[in-house]
Amino acid sequence: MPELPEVETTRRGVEPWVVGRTLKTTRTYQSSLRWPIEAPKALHGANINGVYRRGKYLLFGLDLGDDHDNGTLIVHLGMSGSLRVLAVDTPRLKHDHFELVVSGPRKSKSAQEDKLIRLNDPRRFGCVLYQSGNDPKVHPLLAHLGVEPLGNEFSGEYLFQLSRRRKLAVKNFIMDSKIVVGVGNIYAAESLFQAGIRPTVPAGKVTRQAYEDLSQRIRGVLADAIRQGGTTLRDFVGSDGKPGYFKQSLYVYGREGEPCQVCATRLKGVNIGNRSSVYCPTCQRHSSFQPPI
DNA sequence: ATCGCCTCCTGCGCGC
DNA sequence: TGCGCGCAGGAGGCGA
Repeated sequence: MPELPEVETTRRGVEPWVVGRTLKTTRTYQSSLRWPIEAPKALHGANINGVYRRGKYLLFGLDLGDDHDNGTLIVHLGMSGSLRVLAVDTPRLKHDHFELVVSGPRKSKSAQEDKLIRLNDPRRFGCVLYQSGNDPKVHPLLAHLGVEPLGNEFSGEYLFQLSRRRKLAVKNFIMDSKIVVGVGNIYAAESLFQAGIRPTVPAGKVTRQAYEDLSQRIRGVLADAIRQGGTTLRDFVGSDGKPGYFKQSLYVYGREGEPCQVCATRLKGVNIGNRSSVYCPTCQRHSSFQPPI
């Protein structure tokens, strides 16, 4: 999937095509994603007031009119999902499971200017759910999420405090969405490399100063990836159908056995909590502050 | 409370 | 060329 940069890339791509427009209808072709798709008919005709992101969830804010509750369509791209903006007559492809039909620009009367926001998800680990009311954060999937890594609450001190006495590997710790959202396998590996922290070190052993650096590296790597339209390994495309270009910036992810770009040591692969991980045994020696780059 | 493991699903690349 | 196997960007849920 789509980690945070890919979801944000998608959000930015979709936003100009839907905000202020009418959600004419929704169409479900294959309801059985991670959970059955929720897209009640009552949403048809709603005004889309914004497209937001919380962690890796995309949130379509809907105004249903005076007599109704507002609501939010919650979309997660799972591991292989993408959302694309398409012309209304675009033929469906395999694994196209769901779409929004949104009206064209306000001044236009032409149905041809309507657009589809279409979800394609080969592995069907994604979801489309609905939360009524003005505050989507009450949804059980959103209610207990940790802080946004690009927001003000995220810091080295925050990571340091929450990690005391915790024994799980620091890589798993920063991938825990109850701690901080949006850091998946790729960006966890990259930020730990940049901070010179070995991914297997228990979270509780990492020093305050190392967390300070790590928090900055996480911000940096996510922001850079957003700038490059995300990382495309196989499936991911932005809402315009184009891949992301961050893959070329990766130091360790997917490079097991290759020489480290900093010190030429052979990069080592390990399994941490059922996820593959790659690190440099030389550059990532410590749980204290000693960044290689 | 915390942690590690399993699971959902399809597709692809690899080795034989 | 074809097959079977292992692995893949997430993350909820469960049992220990």
